[in-house]
This record gives sequence, C-alpha cells and structure tokens, in this order.
Amino acid sequence: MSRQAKDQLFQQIAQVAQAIANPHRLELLDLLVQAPRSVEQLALASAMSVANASQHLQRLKRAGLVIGDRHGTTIRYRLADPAVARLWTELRGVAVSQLAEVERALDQYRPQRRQFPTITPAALRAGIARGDTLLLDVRPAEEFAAGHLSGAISSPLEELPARLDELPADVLIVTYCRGPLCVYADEALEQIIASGRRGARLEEGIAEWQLAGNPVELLSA
Amino acid sequence: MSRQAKDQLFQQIAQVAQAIANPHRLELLDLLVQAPRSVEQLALASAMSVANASQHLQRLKRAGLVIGDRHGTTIRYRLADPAVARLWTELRGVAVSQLAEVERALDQYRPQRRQFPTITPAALRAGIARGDTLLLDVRPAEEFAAGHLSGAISSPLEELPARLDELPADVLIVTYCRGPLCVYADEALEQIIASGRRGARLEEGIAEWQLAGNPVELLSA
DNA sequence: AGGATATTCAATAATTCGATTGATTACTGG
DNA sequence: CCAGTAATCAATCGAATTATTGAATATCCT
Repeated sequence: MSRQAKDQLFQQIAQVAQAIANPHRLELLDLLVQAPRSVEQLALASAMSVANASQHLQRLKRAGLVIGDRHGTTIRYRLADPAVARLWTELRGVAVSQLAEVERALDQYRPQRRQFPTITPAALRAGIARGDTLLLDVRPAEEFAAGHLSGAISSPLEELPARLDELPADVLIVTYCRGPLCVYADEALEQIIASGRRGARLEEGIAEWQLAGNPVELLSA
Repeated sequence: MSRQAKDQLFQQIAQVAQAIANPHRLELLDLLVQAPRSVEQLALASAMSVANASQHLQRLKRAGLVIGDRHGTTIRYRLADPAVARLWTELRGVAVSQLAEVERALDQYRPQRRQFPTITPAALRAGIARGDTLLLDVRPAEEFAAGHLSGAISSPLEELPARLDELPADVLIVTYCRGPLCVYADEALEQIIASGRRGARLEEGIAEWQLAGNPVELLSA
C-alpha cells in the first residue's frame, strides 16, 4: 500500500510542527503577530543573541511560517499568512486549557491577572457604543500602527504616566495589549486604578480579536 | 524583569507543540479525531509496534492532548478536548497551504485527487435540501457511529462493491471520509463513477465540518 | 570603490528524542 | 487464585536539536 506516501505526508506536516516546537520560536511568532520586525529588534525583544534569533527565524522561514523582506540593509520578518497567527493562538489555547502547569506559569508571569476586572469583547463593544468606555492600546507605537482594535487609542505603557491626567475620570478605561501572555495591560491598569479611575482589562489581543471576526484598523488614529 | 517567568511560560507551551511535532503522533491524533480507539487498534492502523504506539500516546497524554479511559482490560484513548482537533486541523492547513512539498506529498498519496469533482459544504447542503444529492460516509462503521455529518449514510469502503447496485442512479452521490488526508472517499468515488453514476467528493471530514459550524450526529442513522 | 552595519553561515559540544527489545504491571474470566 | 491478554516500563544506541563562537556576505552611504 502507500504507507510510504502516507509517512512522507505526515513527516512533512510534522516539520511545520517542529518549527513551532521551541520556546524561542514561539516567542518570535508571538512578537511577529503584533508587527513585522527586523532580526535585531526580534533578538532584543526576546533576549536572544542576533545569530541565534537569525537561525530560529530561518527555521520558521523554511517551514513557511514567516517571510523576510529586505528593506535596505535590514530584513523585515513578518508572518507568512494570518493562518499562522491562528495556529499559534490555537496552540496557546490548548496549552493553557489542558495543562495546569501553564496556568501556574501564567500566574507567575502575570501576578496581577486575577486582581483586576476583565471585560468581554461583547461588553466592550456595548460600552464603546454607549460612549462610556475608552479603549487604550498600551503596546509600543509601532505595533499600534501595524494594526489595532477598531476604536482604540494608542498610549504606550512608557508614556502612560505622563498622559494619565488627560484621561477622563467618568468613563470605564479598558486596556489591552498583545494578548493573554502579555503584562502591559496589567501594568497600565494598575496605574489607572491607582489614579482613582475605573478600569478593566481585555484579555484578547489583536489576533484573538480578529479570529473572533471583529474589525481591525491599520495606521494611527 | 520576569524574563525567567516568561521563558518558563513559553517553555510549557512549547511542550505541547513538541507533543505534536512527530509524524507518528500526528497520525495517532488524526485517527483519534475520528473515533476513540485502543492502543492495539491505533498501533495497527498506524503501522507501529504496540510498545511504540503506547509511548507516543503517553507523550500525548502528558501534554494534555489525549485521555485514556480503562474499559476492562483495554484502554481507550480519545482526544482530551475538541480544541485538539482544531489545533491539528489548523496545523495541517498551514502545512498544506504554505509548503509546496506537502502539496506534492499529498498528490503522491491521493493520486486521483484532481481527477474527480469536489463539492463545497454549501453546495452539498443545498443539494440535500433539494433531495437530489446523497451523502455517503465511507469510513469504517465504528467511526461513523462515533460521529458523522448530519444526513450521511454509512457505507464503509469494503462494503461498497456489494451495495453499489442499491444506490440510486439519478442523484449526485457525494462521498466523504476522514478529511483531506484520507483516500477512502477517492476510492469510493472511483467505483461510483465507474458504475455510471454522478459523483463528487467532499474534502471536509468531521473535524473540518464541525469547525465550520455545521451539525454533526452521533450513533447510527 | 570602501568602510560600516545587518544578517547569515559553519563548526562544535551538550542535550534530547525515538525505535527496539525484553521484562513487568493491571485487569478479566474461569 | 491462576492463566492470558492489554498496556506500560526500563534500558540501550543512533540520530536530531540547540546555543555559542567566530568568520563570511550583502547592502548602504559617502
């Protein structure tokens, strides 16, 4: 029979799985979901040496998960397809829901995640429609520019202290960032609540938001 | 910073990815998507030794992807969660769409896949509603019993030659099986078309069908 | 053209993975 | 309680993966 052909088929698919079966490469993908970046930026953000990051990126490229475009002297890596973001989101979802150890690791990484109120996408949309809710994107400005939730205002975490006074006091301020594995929104929320305002966190990042069929905007608002 | 906690988090998630980063384990998952099975059945269906299949199953179990229930002397493995089927489907989709090598391997394994007409879920539903389309599930009877497309009739590939005469000649006969990596529906279609009937293949299996929000039935019809 | 910068390549050593074999454990049925 | 079957465990060896280091390319800018 064609056991040979079958083995080869599964072998090929497994190579894609092997490409994502490494913590560093997952972190690279997690960054690239937010915005394209150069090798150096990626290495810095993920605390890897440039050579190491480069090799991992090439592994991802060979598996068809990312694409590198040359822009002058730098190479800008980006996801090869939105399906890659879905794959990463699905993998993370399975890991978080099926393994208690991941929950524990997440508690370690986001110690405040159970202290602050969260809000669902549906409740958020309703609040924005009513006009009594403000949606803050606290990621770095480049990531906001590369795509953000429709209706969000950019306020990178570093600039938030300076802008805190400008925020209205009579609305619910919802923060979001890269997604459930990101601490930015928690840290922003801490400042917002400390300032006496009402706040909540949206767990979803841009990938999860889009996956659920919600609108996304490009460029700055 | 909490680079340590972050590393641990990605490390944990990568372990789930490592669990699916092996061709044999992918084949086991592909089988389990269709129906629960014993270790021996899985070993037989995937051409592995029992000891080897057992070890791979335990790896999947440790990653929270499958669950083994004891039924007397045998242990019946099943998917831990429908999200696992989604993860496998998403991985396969990325592999097929991003890597030309996978396309070629698929052509090797399903040489007839471009020769026969295919049908979309939407067209299939319309045809069934009109009453001029018959949907045949050509998988083994146990898999049909564990869950099948709503409205399908079971006719395992082995029994099809004997039943071919009973099939009506004036309707479109649509075959489906485990999904895009399965040859059963192709082989059934070959017989059906050779008998002078009109036929088409549905590429979707039960997992893809369900993922698209379509109804599924349990037990036999 | 030539220096500077970003990225990749090549080689190495430590670790992990995977198939096989034979022994062991868990349960059923008599 | 004992024989028989299903599944797992343990130990082994060969193969694959990974981080690190230093060298090699490719492109830009003057």
